[in-house]
Amino acid sequence: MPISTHAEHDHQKCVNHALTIAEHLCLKRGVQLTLIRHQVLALIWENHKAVKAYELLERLKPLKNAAKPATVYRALDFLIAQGLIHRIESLNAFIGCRCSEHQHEQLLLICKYCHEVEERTATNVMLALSDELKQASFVAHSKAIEIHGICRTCATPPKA
Amino acid sequence: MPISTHAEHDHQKCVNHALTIAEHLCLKRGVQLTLIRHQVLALIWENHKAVKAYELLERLKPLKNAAKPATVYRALDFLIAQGLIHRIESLNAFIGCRCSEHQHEQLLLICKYCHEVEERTATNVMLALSDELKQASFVAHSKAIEIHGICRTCATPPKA
DNA sequence: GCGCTGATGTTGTTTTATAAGATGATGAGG
DNA sequence: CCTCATCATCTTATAAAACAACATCAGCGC
Ligand SMILES: [Zn+2]
Ligand SMILES: [Zn+2]
Ligand SMILES: [Zn+2]
Ligand SMILES: [Zn+2]
Repeated sequence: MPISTHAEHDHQKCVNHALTIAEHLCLKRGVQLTLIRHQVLALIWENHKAVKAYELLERLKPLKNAAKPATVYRALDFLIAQGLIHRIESLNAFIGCRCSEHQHEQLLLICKYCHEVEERTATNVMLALSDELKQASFVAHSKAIEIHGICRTCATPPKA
Repeated sequence: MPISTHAEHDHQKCVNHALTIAEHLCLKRGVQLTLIRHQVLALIWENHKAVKAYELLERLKPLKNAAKPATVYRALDFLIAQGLIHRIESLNAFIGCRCSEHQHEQLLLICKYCHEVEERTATNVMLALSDELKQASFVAHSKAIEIHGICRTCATPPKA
């Protein structure tokens, strides 16, 4: 079972971008990105892997001594409501959203080896889906499209 | 909030069909559709609504005095492995599969009012998805496509 | 009978998530 | 300054969902 991480990249940029967008968005919307919420968001963005609520709780405790399940779940609820993170239904886990600045529907590709999650807009899939829903006369309110498998990086044998 | 049921139909036919297919399939595969497993499958097929594990447990108890969580979860594991039911990740619930006789990928339309679940093959969506996965160099092992919203029946005001 | 296998029984625990009521901070209106 | 409303948080329990581990049993081939 290969263990791998996605191609090296300047992850600090990912983090800074995500947090900056979040701050701007919350300011614009007049909602409070409080310290706790900011901390939880930052923890989620520590990497590109799906993270569980109780895992976040453990990581939050050093920063926030009194942290309890409700602390984390409330922050998660807020972040989801603001579209800053996505919940991965099939894992009971969470992942930072890479495109929270514009409303979108997404497809999540979840690697069973490295647990990294790739978010894709997949316009063609969404178009086909809209069509299908129309045929079914079904009015969609939310869509969970979660694909489990092996990502590019984990499929590629390490360079010889 | 409208409460509605899907168009009346001879549901006994649905049940008989599902159970007959299940029996044949298990026979063919040399696996045992034991009493408990049969009972759980029948309970799932009582209607077309998503059903939760502990709800099944309650319904199983009158038939099977000693039923415990493990009893139900083991039966569910078996039924899923045989493709006789689907797990709905976003609800922690289960639904009978309408087309277990042939391998398939499906889309689940879940009505937030009546909780009925419609399973669709949606070839076009799956084609677009395959294409997208190819582009992403992602090898899929399993796909969960779950759409929540309002079904045809619940959207249609009762006949005047 | 014996031993293998798959299924079930039994007990307890872990993981995930929420309920409900108290407390605290902030800001608007009087 | 005081009061009230609002939103966020704290705190304590509990609910809901799932699984682990080990004992037992039933069927079957030999
Ligand atoms: Zn990054
Ligand atoms: Zn997103
Ligand atoms: Zn199916
Ligand atoms: Zn409906």
